[in-house]
Amino acid sequence: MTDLASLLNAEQLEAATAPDGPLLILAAAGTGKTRTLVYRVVHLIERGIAPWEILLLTFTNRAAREMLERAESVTPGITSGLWGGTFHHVANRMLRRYAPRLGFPNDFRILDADDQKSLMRQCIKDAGYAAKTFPKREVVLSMLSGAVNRGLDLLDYVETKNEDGEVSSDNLIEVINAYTRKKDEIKAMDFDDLLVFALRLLEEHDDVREHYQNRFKHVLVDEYQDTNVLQSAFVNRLAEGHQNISVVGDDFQCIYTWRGSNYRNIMDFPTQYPGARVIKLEQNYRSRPEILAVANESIKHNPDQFQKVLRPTRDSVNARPRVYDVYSDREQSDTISKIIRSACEDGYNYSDIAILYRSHFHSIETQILLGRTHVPYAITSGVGFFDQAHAKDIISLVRLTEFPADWLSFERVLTLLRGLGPASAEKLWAKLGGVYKAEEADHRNNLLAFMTPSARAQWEPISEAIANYKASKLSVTELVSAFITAYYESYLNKEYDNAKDRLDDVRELATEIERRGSVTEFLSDIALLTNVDVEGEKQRTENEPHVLLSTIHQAKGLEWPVVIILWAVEGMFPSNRSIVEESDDSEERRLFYVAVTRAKEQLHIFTPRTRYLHDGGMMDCTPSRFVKEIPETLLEQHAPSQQRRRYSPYSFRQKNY
DNA sequence: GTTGGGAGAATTTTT
DNA sequence: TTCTCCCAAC
Repeated sequence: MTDLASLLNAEQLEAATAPDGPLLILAAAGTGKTRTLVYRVVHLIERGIAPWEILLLTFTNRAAREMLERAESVTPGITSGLWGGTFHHVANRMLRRYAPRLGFPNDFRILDADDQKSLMRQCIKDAGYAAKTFPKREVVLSMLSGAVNRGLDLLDYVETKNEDGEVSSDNLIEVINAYTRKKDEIKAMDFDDLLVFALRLLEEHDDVREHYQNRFKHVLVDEYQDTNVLQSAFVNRLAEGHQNISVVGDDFQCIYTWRGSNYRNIMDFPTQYPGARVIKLEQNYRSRPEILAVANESIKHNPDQFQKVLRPTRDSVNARPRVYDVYSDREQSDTISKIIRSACEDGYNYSDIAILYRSHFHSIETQILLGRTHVPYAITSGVGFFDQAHAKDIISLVRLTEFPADWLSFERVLTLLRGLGPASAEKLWAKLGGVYKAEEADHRNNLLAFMTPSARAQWEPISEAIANYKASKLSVTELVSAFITAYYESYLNKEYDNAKDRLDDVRELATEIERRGSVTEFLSDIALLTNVDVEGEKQRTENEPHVLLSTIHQAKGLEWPVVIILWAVEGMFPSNRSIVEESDDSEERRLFYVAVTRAKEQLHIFTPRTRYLHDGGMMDCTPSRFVKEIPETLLEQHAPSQQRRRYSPYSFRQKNY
């Protein structure tokens, strides 16, 4: 039996060992939220609940993995059989089993953002609108997603979003409906559908609902402030019988309202579950008092929230956060370099340092700098590994051999061939009757027979490799190799100047697929694997200390001794879009709060005065309101370097290897 | 039907 | 600088 009293403070202990029934843990940043939740899981299991009777819902896969690992380190084997993951993962898992109830096959396809966009492009085109005058695909998709995730009527929502639009809302709805139909035709679900259909499964199929209600005796939810209506309905359904639902969150850290998150979920929890136990964690173990002072001061400017104050437990060492008033991004880079060097001299290693920013593109200069100065770094990049064109090509190839009805993969692979475009792919697919069974010689031969001679010549060796793969004469790696030799290498060479890198990636990907064991399972769920997960895997294997570059969103839940925040200037943080589109800046401020509270020992904030634009132009910047609204006495100001050097905008635009 | 050139636009955050 | 779309030439 684990001695929790020696591991947790009074508040945490109360939360971890709270009896059955609804429980709300309001945990401010750095108060040991994860720790508490992990020990609650441990406690439940030691109390006699079986691991498979627990459902642990998190916001990212990384968070789930981290928690399970920490529980495992307390008692090895303790979490085996426990369901832990994101809402999307859990929904997917249920749907893989019960999809036929809703008219989907078990191996339904999950559409990623690219798939959604290409489907939407077709819908706009089919409806006869010119892509130029019609709203962009992303915009249309975000209207649909926004309505779905907020539980709002589509027409109402589209109308509010389309007030000054040149295209009528009816036309938008028409296209959106076409998109939904198309999705249904190919038996695919997008990300939102996973939530929608999992909820429908529970609501409309009593036996399924009862099955999961009986199975999961305890439901725990992390980051509850970032759940949306679908997600809260989902957990409420699961817990409606026993009401053993524990949620953890902090309304200050709600940073996903743009995706439908609604922190009312956490605020209204006590009303929804009368008699719910509410426990506040306010003792901050993470940050120096000077850092917390800035965080507290900042969040005060958001009046409409549960007021909580972070109480420091750590000693003050006069570690006021530093603000650097630098002239340019070049000087920002130079200073970062110095900060990193001096941190290392102070005994920190690279892994103790994180560089955070509002948007991915803010990090470009810093990446170049770190590369030039040979500082090892990892980046949670904008484009995930699996989102790159070449990765998708290979995934589609393998998918084509496994999923006979997967039109999207069929099209993608076939249109790689020279002289074969979308129109031909569609024709071939129709001639095949909308199915391509790779294991059947008839299907393979028919496809070849229907092709033009030039396409046939290119496809023949690939078709043969597929045949051998299906006859188990080739492994996945060998299939991909054959594809590369027969066609793909020359294709890459022709299309891209970094063909070699891409080829390496593709080979690595093939090995990865093979390593996973079940090819079909991996392919089905690949859309749910994010770049962060891939990065996590890499770090695990490579394990070299490195500086982390990350957006603030992706840094949520993590902490570092040294945190550097880039581009704290108006228009970048808060972002331009939020200034123009949103009536208030409270979400951006919460984001700033999240960034600040990641820091344990040192916090460095940059407010460059100028920014060079991609076309060589220059823009003046003013410090972010989030910095200016903090009393100066809480910060340590660093003036720009004395001798203002003159930089040509072009001198550092050149590629730095 | 396909491809490639040329013009034009564009830069939030993610499952 | 890079992606996307449109149109004209194969």
